[in-house]
Amino acid sequence: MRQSQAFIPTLKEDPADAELISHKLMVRAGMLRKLAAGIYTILPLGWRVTRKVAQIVREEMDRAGCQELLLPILMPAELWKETGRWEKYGKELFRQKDRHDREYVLGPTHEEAITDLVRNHIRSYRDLPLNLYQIQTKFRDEIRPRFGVMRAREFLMKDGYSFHTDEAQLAEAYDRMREAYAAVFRRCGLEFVIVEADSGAIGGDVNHEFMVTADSGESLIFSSQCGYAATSESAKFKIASLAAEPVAALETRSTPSRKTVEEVASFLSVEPARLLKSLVFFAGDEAILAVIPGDRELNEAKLSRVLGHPAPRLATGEEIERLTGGPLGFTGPVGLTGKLRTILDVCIQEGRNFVTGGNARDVHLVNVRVERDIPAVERADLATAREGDLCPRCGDRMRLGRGIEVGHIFKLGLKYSQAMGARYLDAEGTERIIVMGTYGIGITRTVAAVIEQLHDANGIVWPHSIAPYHVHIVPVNMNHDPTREAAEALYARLVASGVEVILDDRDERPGAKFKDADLIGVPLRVTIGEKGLKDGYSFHTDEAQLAEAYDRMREAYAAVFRRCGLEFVIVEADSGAIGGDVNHEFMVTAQTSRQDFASDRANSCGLSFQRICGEAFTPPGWNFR
RNA sequence: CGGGGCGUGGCUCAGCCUGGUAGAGCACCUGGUUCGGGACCAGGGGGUCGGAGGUUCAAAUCCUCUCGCCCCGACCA
Repeated sequence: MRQSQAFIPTLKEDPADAELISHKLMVRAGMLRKLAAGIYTILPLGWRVTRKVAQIVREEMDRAGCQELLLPILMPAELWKETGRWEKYGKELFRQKDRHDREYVLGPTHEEAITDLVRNHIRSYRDLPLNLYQIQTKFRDEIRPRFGVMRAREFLMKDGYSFHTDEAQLAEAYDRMREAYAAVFRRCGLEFVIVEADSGAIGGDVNHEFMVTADSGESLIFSSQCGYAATSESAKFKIASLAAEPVAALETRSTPSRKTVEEVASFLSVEPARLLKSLVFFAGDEAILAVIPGDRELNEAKLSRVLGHPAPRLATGEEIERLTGGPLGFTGPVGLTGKLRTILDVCIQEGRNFVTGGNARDVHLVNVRVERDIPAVERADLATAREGDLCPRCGDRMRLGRGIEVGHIFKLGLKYSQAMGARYLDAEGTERIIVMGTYGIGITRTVAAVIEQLHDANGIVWPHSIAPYHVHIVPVNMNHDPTREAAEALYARLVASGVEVILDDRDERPGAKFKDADLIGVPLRVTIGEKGLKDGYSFHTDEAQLAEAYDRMREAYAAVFRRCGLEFVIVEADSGAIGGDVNHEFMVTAQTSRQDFASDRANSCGLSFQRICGEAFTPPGWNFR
């Protein structure tokens, strides 16, 4: 590509409406423009990257035995009414009517469409398993679209659905998908964790999210050394068990107008953890008393799961008074267990003396013993984990971090197949319901996540795998004939070799070109200028000359990576698509599993590389992977 | 939906409080000089200030409504 003819509108300044680094850089690098809130045009440069991510997804899916298809974006409402999601999905669902006033939805996800297809064509266990996927634009009318393409209303997504005879078959596909997903994100150069997640309204129990670690992420993630990782909505935790305390008699205390945990704790001179926080919820018509330690937050996602209700709501002051006999702020489980379904958080220990509300105005109880005063109470995990809590598996301290959700895999079970009547006949001739799984990757979001992780002060730093171009030729001055000729010759050579190359043939000042190149972030930059040419490096007409230059470049490159503080080895490599015989790769020795990425990273030391190139012109035939 | 903020040329923003009929930088066009980190000189084109209504002799500026956008919250596959 010749930059003089390319549509890459770069911007010198940050767009006013962007907050996230990835959003700013995508707009500034000429990849993205906004059309309306949460609706974006992906420009040529952005589309090249997006397509590469999609292609990686495609390759990994196909390798895992999946088949790509194209589903309609528009779906009749009837299908959604069958599964109940027409009502349940809420306002996020884009609804639409045609000229005959028939109702349609713009697909936010495609379980209905695919299940309809499968129920019409799959009859036998011999047809299973089946794993289909689509890469398409999806629509979700987000209440608050934000962060550019990170949380858009219209976005590109890969959605996959698998169909099985039984749970065992599903489990096999699920594990394979998990591996395939890990491969996709690894190839994109991302650092990520796989976390246990809340299944939300989709239902089903087993599910995992793929989280790209980034401070700008919207999700909170707990993780521990043993590999346990979970979102804040589902993270389990242990706390150190405390020594039993001597039994003391239950007493009432007057706590005038002390309602909050802080007020009561300081009034009675005890730690907030000494208190039990009692919250009254309604799940439909059923009232529930949820009791958690005073120093913790209730996790509504956990409560929702325990109750099997999508959205429990907090009771009002009047309701609390009617149910407990005491005003808001003085509620406690003692004496209520028979009257009100009471659930005690699992981390509340027996053998300790707690403070609770007394279910009467200005009264709290002290020396409350779980085993004596709240006997035989229902127990469940209700409290939200926090930093420093102990891992439920290995008992080590958990770390708290942030992540961007780029993928989510679910074992769906029978939810959709049952509702829509997707059945098959087993070997005995018995009709059974198809077992399903679903697997999604936010393609456009993944692009943003990569930028979020891989950028520097001057712009994007693409990993080789999804870079819009692999080589950026920057002639310093197009009006200097030798420079122009050298650049053109190298360009022609690389194009002929099938290298994805962009040539900055614009009649711009060098500074402007460098800034744009920094922004766009092509992994390899070849700067061609008068200085370099004068130093005697040029195109090599014979092997001897080339060999000499090659060795010098090898040294120069080694110097670059040394100066970057990287440990690396130089290995003989396959010449691949570029052709030629002799070539070497510089591999950074990485201790993690991110080997592929590490080499890309080394690959991407564009700034230092460029300085070297100012003094030594890159010989053609040279190959960097 | 609640709270806050913003809409002025392609971009970033000033002007608004204290009404007097629109400005800067960048970008763009022409000519020239320049050319290894967002050049310089000269000349030039482009906006009626998101929209509607109102107050006023006069509105970008004040008032009302409305639309759009951003942030925080609530919500959420």
